[in-house]
Amino acid sequence: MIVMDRDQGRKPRKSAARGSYAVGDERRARILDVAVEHFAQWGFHASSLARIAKDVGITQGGLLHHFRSKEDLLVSVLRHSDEQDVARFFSLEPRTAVEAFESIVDLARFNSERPGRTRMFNVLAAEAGELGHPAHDYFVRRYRAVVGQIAGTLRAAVERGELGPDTDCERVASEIAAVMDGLQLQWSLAPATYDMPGRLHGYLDRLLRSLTADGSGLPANG
Amino acid sequence: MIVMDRDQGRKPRKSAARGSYAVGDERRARILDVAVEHFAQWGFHASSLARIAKDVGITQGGLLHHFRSKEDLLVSVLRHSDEQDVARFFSLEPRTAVEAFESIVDLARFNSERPGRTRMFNVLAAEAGELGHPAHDYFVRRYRAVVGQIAGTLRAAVERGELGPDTDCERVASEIAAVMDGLQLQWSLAPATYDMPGRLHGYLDRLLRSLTADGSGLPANG
DNA sequence: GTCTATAGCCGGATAGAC
DNA sequence: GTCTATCCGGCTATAGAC
Repeated sequence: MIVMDRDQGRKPRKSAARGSYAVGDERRARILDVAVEHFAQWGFHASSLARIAKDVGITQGGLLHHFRSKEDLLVSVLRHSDEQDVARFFSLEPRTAVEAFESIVDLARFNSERPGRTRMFNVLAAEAGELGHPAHDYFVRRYRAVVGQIAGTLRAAVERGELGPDTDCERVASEIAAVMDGLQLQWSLAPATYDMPGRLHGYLDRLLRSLTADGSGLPANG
Repeated sequence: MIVMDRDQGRKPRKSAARGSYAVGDERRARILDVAVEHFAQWGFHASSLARIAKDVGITQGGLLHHFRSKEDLLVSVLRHSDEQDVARFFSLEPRTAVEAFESIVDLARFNSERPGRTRMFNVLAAEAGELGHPAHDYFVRRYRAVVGQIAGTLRAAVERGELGPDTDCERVASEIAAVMDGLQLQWSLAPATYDMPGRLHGYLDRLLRSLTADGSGLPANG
């Protein structure tokens, strides 16, 4: 979802002769997709390599050819998810606070269209509170990165005079992340009846009004 | 945490002769306390009756004398937790919006003093998004009750003229619940460095200002 | 790259002794 | 009320055939 540890990427294939690697990568990508759904349903501890493999259409042994352990699969899934979102949402810097807030609503809307991945992050972030959880450090760093990135955007807006000079950017950024997570949690329990991006828009609109001198909010269709 | 299904309580003991039942209830209560910590660390699926029993100081067989199954233990833990909170926070109706918001901050402060229970609700609420999870219906109902209760309090404040007449009480109530959950999630990842009730106070203060005509907020020490 | 087979351990639940 | 013993199955990971 946010830029993190970009240098730890999987080592690149040495060659692409005869296209054989592309096939392997497709299988690998399919495993990651299936694993997302399982981690969403079961969390990490209660997910099972055998069940994941069965859903992919291979055996557990076959799966472990691609990922050397369950933990390796988890971190690969998390890194893969982040890479997708970086490409989708953080390739360019927002030029105004309104633009920044609109792209946050965009992200929430995108998240509502991939419930598996969204639920996976809900479950794993909660599980990972435990020290020693395989994704604990990952999520600690992730929230630092997310909050830091939003806070940086807010600070830039303060400097441009769009937001009040007394804005506590770190706190507001952390609050925005909290609202996103909390809305996603309620949405996960009843997705059909809960307009998650709409709720987030409402919150950000009110937030923006209270942070600007003239009380202007967020346009209706972010 | 909130009034729910009060009629489903465990059937009362038939007698209290010679005080033997009190001893049994103490053991039962101890199991519930330990189970909270385990569900917090592992969620439901990955918790183990044998490990819980070991922490209590009995065997798995002994535990299953008190709770006939793992699922029975889960629902007992959830009901027990709600009963505690009802007694603690919802025995009397708040008389003003400020009082209501202050009691929500109180609840957050109390939650920060019992990290196990708080984390348990984080993890289980996320897990329970899955249809068929043993606590799915429980959490769906729970959020309905929580949001409904807060919304009712807000509506009363609107009628007293404390909040603007255009306040969307349901949406605001749902947002408050979301902020509480989201803040708890971040706090769980780094409890020592995160002033969770303080953050919530800051949010509710700004929220109150934007909902009142005169822009008055929340006193400093809710 | 995927399979089968297997090791070694842990899971929930039941039965029955004390 | 707690124990031991046991059933049956699932778990991760490894080894080696193809």
